[in-house]
Amino acid sequence: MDQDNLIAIPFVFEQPCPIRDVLDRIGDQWSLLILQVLEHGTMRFSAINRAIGDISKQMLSKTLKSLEEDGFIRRTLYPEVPPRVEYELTDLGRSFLVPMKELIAWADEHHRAICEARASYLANAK
Amino acid sequence: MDQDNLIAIPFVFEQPCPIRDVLDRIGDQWSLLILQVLEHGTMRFSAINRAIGDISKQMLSKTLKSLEEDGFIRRTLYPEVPPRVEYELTDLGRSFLVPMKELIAWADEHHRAICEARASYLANAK
DNA sequence: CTGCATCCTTCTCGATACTG
DNA sequence: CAGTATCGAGAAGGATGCAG
Repeated sequence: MDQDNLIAIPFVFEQPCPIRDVLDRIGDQWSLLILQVLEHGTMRFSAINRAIGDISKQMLSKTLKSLEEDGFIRRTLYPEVPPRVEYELTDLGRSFLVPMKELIAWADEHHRAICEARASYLANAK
Repeated sequence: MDQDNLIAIPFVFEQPCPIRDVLDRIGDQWSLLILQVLEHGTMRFSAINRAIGDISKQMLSKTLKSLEEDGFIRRTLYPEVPPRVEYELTDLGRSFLVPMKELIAWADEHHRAICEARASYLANAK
């Protein structure tokens, strides 16, 4: 009996897939890092830049825009000279960090196991 | 207090940040999808292929290899003719899906809010 | 100070064809 | 059936320079 053909995946094919939509956002290089930095409170563009350290202005700008577009952060422009722009988490952004922190905790807890699995895989590959 | 860990970003040159390490794996196009598919039970290569539908053999092969390397899934080759290969979740893979499901639930719950934020952002941009 | 435009390099991923 | 090899298009991301 070939059960293989009968497999059905419940929701992964619906359009648009919510989890893919979210993963595409925070799965990139910088989004999660920025959200974590902003958890400390409102910060200016260059403060975020310094906090992360090795992000380029371009990527920071682009990522902040994405996060703002998705409602994770709020951007406030103070029309001074020179201009001042502040970023802060929205309620949506903060609520996102709740399940995200569980994933981070899992990663911390199991990182060693993953590394060991990699090492053992490499050893067996020889 | 783990708050210090969140802002300490200059670990880029140290051993891989656990959460980045995990996100790099499941943040790709297919890994999470495959893990979810395998949650239904042990499956053969072509069964996974059919279940996902629009994945190429190459990417499926590559992603399965990555997941196996990281210890999320187990690969069993039955030396028959024609060959049969079965994939299944390991305990590590199953335990990963626990926090992941919370994130998925969050995504389902807030997807509408994100879409609305995007729409409103677009409207304001005009 | 903030942030966009341009250029350029690297990586990703799909299509196709081939092996055991 | 279960992969691997090769190619090419396109996206991601860094560096630099300019604008408001």
